[in-house]
Amino acid sequence: MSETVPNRVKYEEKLRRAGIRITRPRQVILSILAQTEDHPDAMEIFSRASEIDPSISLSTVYRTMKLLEELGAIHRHAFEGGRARFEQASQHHDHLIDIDTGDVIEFHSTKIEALQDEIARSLGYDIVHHRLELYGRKRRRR
Amino acid sequence: MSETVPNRVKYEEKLRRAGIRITRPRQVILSILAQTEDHPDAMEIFSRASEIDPSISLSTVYRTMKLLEELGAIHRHAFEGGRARFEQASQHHDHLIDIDTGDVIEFHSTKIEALQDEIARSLGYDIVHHRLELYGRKRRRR
DNA sequence: GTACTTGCAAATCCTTTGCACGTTC
DNA sequence: GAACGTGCAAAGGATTTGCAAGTAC
Repeated sequence: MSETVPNRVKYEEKLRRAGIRITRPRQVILSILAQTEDHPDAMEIFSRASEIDPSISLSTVYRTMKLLEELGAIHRHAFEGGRARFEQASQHHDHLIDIDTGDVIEFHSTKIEALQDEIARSLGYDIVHHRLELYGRKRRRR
Repeated sequence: MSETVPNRVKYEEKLRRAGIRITRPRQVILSILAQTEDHPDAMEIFSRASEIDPSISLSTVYRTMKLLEELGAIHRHAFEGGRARFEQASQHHDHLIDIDTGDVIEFHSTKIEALQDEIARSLGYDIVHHRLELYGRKRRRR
């Protein structure tokens, strides 16, 4: 809210440039995504949007997610267990999911990616994309 | 079919030991899994089973998959795009999926796993399991 | 014979879609 | 005001489940 250039505005410009209309529901959803630090699913985005404008429908949330995904503005993740979860597109990273709480921690390892490339190459493939998810439990200190 | 100890038999023993009945549908499904080299989904297993015994239902396939999964006899994978795919449990490995054909190539990297552990540890977590999938395209020789 | 299994149809869950009405540009 | 977007309800696809009938042990 105190950013110099709010993410929401960046999103809106991206949409405008793509010739897409900035409607009321989209503004609301965009502002939610812009403020979000976590990896909410469609239902969660819908709930948060409903608080701002109760007339917004779940369909619109899904449609907007799809739109933003196609524009490359967000990423869709299919972590284990049910619903897809979304996050703003940014630098590539992988995820560590807390199996007890569902919390998601982002990380990135250049070394692992180099090894992945090496493996794919040795199998005669080029990697188009990959998915690396660690499912873990917080270590209890003793 | 010419193995000394068919996998199907190993499965059946595992079931028997768990106090589970060896029924006709289960025999059929087990024999399919035992012979399979690929990573079929429930529908595919159902089709193959239907050729042997047309009375087998898709529900039974799903129920049997769940059963075998709980016994640790097979692994369920949720690769991108739709249905879950299954494979016999064996040594741990990861997967390279051909995005054009859906073919699955198995690989394993001790180095990558060591790095994963290191990352999780540094974040204060113990890895319970992980998922590493490379999605790639066959390199065209030129 | 009893408890476990099955097939079938119906139910779930998440996500997408058809359609008539609203709204941006 | 034309084209695009929306809400609603219904449709979809994958998987699960309730139930009465069937079967392994």
